[in-house]
Amino acid sequence: MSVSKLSLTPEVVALVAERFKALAEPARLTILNCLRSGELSVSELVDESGLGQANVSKHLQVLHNLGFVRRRKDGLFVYYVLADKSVFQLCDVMCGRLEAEMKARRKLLAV
Amino acid sequence: MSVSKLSLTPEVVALVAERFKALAEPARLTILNCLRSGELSVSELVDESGLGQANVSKHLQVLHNLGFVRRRKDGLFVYYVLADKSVFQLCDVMCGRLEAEMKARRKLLAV
DNA sequence: CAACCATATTACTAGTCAGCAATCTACGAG
DNA sequence: CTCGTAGATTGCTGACTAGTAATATGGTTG
Repeated sequence: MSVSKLSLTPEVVALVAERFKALAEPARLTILNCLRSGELSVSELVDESGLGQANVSKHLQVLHNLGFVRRRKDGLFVYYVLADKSVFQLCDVMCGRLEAEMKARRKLLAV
Repeated sequence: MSVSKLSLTPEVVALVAERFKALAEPARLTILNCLRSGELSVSELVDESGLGQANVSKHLQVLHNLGFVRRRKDGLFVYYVLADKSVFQLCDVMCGRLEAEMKARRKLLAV
């Protein structure tokens, strides 16, 4: 729908690529998906994702630096939330591509 | 809008991540952007993008394997086109995130 | 046929990064 | 203050990959 007003200088391209890279990691996608239902602390994310603590913490820094999640500190705990729902727009489009691809592949095999 | 019907098994997550990874590269985003105006041969892409020939060829294989571009052979030349416009939906959403982020940063600096 | 051209592939190097273990920091409880 | 816990940070290693030069493939021309 809305075409961005940003001109695609190499710098902007690099920034966009950097953001796609954040989503190019199964571990980070898993974390974002865990957060889909709402706010979670780091240790809850460790439990739900099955990833190691240091690993989750590092991935969260990446997601936070790029604005995908927000942070809230409460005593010993740090809670993370999705910054907005555009992450799911992105994943939905990508999943749509995947489904179309698999459907096309099935059609080929059916011949 | 449309929520995918795919369940997010680790396998599906890996496939989605793999597709985001294809977009996580300035060179590939540049190539896709060159193709925005229409079909181009490899050597035209080399000229427009400023990348090396082997490099462009390799990136095109990646984009082709993941269904982002289609290929058409004509004599000595091979022409590539965007498979569909969902790439731009993805980039537009990402650029929207970027703009919002920069606007927020400007607001912070203005204080 | 041989020479030539566009594209693909291969082999290599340098840089990046996920995962993990160990450590550090900050906070709360007793 | 001391101990324990949650989370962040650091150092390391193994795996992956972008870029490039050299070469291979496949098609066209003379």
